[in-house]
Amino acid sequence: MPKDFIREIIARDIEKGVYDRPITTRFPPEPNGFLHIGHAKSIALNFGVAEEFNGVCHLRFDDTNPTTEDMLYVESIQRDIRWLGYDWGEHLYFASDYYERLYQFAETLIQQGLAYVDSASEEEIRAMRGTVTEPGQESPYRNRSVAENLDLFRRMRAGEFEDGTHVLRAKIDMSSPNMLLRDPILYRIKHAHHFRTGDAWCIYPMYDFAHPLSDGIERITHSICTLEFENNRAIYNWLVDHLIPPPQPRQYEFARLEVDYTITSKRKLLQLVTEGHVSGWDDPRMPTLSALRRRGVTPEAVRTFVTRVGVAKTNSRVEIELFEHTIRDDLNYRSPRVMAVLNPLKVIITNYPAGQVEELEASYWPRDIDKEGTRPVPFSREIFIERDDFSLDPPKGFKRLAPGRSVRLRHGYVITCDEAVRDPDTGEVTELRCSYLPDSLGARPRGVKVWAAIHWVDAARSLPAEVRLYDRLFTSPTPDAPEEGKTFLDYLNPDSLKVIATARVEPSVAANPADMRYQFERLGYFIQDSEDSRPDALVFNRIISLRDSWRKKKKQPSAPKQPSRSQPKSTPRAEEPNADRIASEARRQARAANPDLQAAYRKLQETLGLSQREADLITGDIRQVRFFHQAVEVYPHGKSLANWFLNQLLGLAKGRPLSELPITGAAFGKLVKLVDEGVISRNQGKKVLAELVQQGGDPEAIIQTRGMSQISDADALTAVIRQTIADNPDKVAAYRGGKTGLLGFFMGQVMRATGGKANPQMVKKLLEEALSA
RNA sequence: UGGGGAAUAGUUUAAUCGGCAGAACGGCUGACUCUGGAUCAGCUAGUUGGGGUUCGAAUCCCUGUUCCCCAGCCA
Repeated sequence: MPKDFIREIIARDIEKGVYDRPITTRFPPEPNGFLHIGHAKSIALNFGVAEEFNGVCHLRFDDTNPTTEDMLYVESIQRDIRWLGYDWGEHLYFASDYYERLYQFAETLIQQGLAYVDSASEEEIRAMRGTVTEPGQESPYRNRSVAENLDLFRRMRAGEFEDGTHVLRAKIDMSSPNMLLRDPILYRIKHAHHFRTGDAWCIYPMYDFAHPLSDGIERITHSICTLEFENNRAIYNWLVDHLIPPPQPRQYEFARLEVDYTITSKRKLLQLVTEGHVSGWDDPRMPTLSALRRRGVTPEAVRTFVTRVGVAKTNSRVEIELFEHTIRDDLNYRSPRVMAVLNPLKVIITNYPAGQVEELEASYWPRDIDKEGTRPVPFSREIFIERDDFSLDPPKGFKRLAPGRSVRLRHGYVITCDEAVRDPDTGEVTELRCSYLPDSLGARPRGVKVWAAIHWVDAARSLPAEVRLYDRLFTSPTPDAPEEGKTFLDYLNPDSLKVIATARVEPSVAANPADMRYQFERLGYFIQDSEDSRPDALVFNRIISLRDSWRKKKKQPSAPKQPSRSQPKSTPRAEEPNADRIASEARRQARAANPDLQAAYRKLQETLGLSQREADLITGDIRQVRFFHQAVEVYPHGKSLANWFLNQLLGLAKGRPLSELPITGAAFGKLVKLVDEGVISRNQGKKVLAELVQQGGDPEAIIQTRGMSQISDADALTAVIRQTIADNPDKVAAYRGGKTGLLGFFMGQVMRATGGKANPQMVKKLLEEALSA
């Protein structure tokens, strides 16, 4: 199981027994568009996590906006999820099913004085919301009585008001630095027809209201969404903590999947369709799941891809090569090989009897794939080969057919090119005259250099087919970040679709099911187009080409791809002190306002020998100073105390003020003293400190109950070191071979063996001696 | 500019207590080959900058920088 931060959180919650129910997740699409590859990641995460932890995953349609949603999308979304291989069982839900309960929640909020009806206009509300730097102002309607709010809200529901005349808002904080907490709108009036509830409602809940409460209704445990909802978590918790009994669902955010050379914006996808840049939502060049399905990509490949990408919180953009590799890897094992020629060049086998036809038995699978099965391939005097596989004047490195050269016809004979017939006017090669070696079938001919094996089809017996070659839809890896003055449409790849009308396919495919995926040898993976292919007019989609190191080599002179998207490594220094010096500035002001602090600031420097910086960091807060002074009384070594204080204690405190922690200044001073005296090692000291921060107490007592001490006896340490060296001969060899980074490994081993009691300075010295011996 | 997030090879991502920076994709060699595919072997390349603590820092402390999200009655 791939471990990511979400799964770690869930595992920890299970261990701690946080939830009284199985792990419950949900995939919550809004039914207003088609699912794309980015959704696949979310689906795989939510359904995958539920499966792994023996939980359940709900499918919930977040249909709270009647003007954009449609049943058509509900159906396509379900089809796509099923195609991916996931099943929500009986857990199919709609936010619209909860409208009545959500409404009751809203009334509860009103009754608790936590929500009010605002009758300001949209523009007024916007203006009063403030900006990111300025606080908002409270609406004049904010302090309406509960009774008035209830009455108004009920009349909103009853349809007494026009759109936009009233909204229901949560009463939170108009000056919150989080814009979303400035009295978020909970309900708006929309006299619109909903595709499921019809005209039953004319007020509709907002996402920020409906989502957390729907999660609560369904008893979701982990509500996983994408990064842009991080700010919404505050409202989520506010609502759930007020209205849902514990243990409440909690929201976690991960980075959405972005892929090079594609877009996933619903609006832009729609634009591609409506403006006819593609043939539809399922045009095989689209990133939608329906397009991927039509193109022939398997659901397994999609799942493998999205899992390999991983789950993290970094905004990222995956190279499309990883997806392509995953598709090939998946298809390689599952696709039988057949032959097809895209751009035919006729070859006459001059020494093969006219009218004779031979059925060659050809394996569907290459040697390295452990599968069996063959099909007959007809061979006669006239065949087609790929035009690219012949060169009149072969360039260096060309390994295929050329005048005078011999190649093997895959699964067939070795042929030699005797003559290239050319059009007298254009000079174009129109036909090849070759001779075959009758005893070369399944055998290596002697005395003939065979340059390669090439694919071919019988001229008369092969089937005509149309083949569609797809390439990336865009020429830029980031079409959604266009240069100044351009749009994503400017990056449309004019060659993203190439239709080859002249292709020929070996006849065996006619007998196979139409949805079978093949590898056309040396060309790529193909499948019949589910919309346009017919038995008498075959149409194949290229799912993905094969890797082609020959083509890559030909393009060699072009610079190796290196368009680094990361920022330049070294950025010009901005030495101006105008930068955010907030924290240090705040400390300075605190000292200016409080003479005690100012005195301490000087004293720490003058009598205890701290640097200005250290003194500054400690003296921003009077309680902190008191704590430090208590420590100094026990152990007047200021420098040591400051190091421990700043580098260890503040880390452990994780931003909490010291006065809220059970640790006392005296205990802290005592601990530092014990470490400095060598009674315990630094690492042990850190463990003790952690415990003090957690539970308080006396350092000496902790040391005693933990049985801590420090081993500084050279003989004892040498014995441990000798054992460690004996146990790790390979590491020792590597160390002596120059991998000196392994010293840390040995240190770790010795520390572990001694339960952390070894004196590290001594161990280091002894280890170095022992290892260099 | 307030708040909320994130920075590890070209890309995506690992790293138990502070103890070997590991993998995949890509790129480059080579081996093998009746697919210029696959496979195999090898190489390449990294902790956002600067300071500090420590025997030892991706990890702890300080201080910079860059990027993303938020001012819809969308989700």
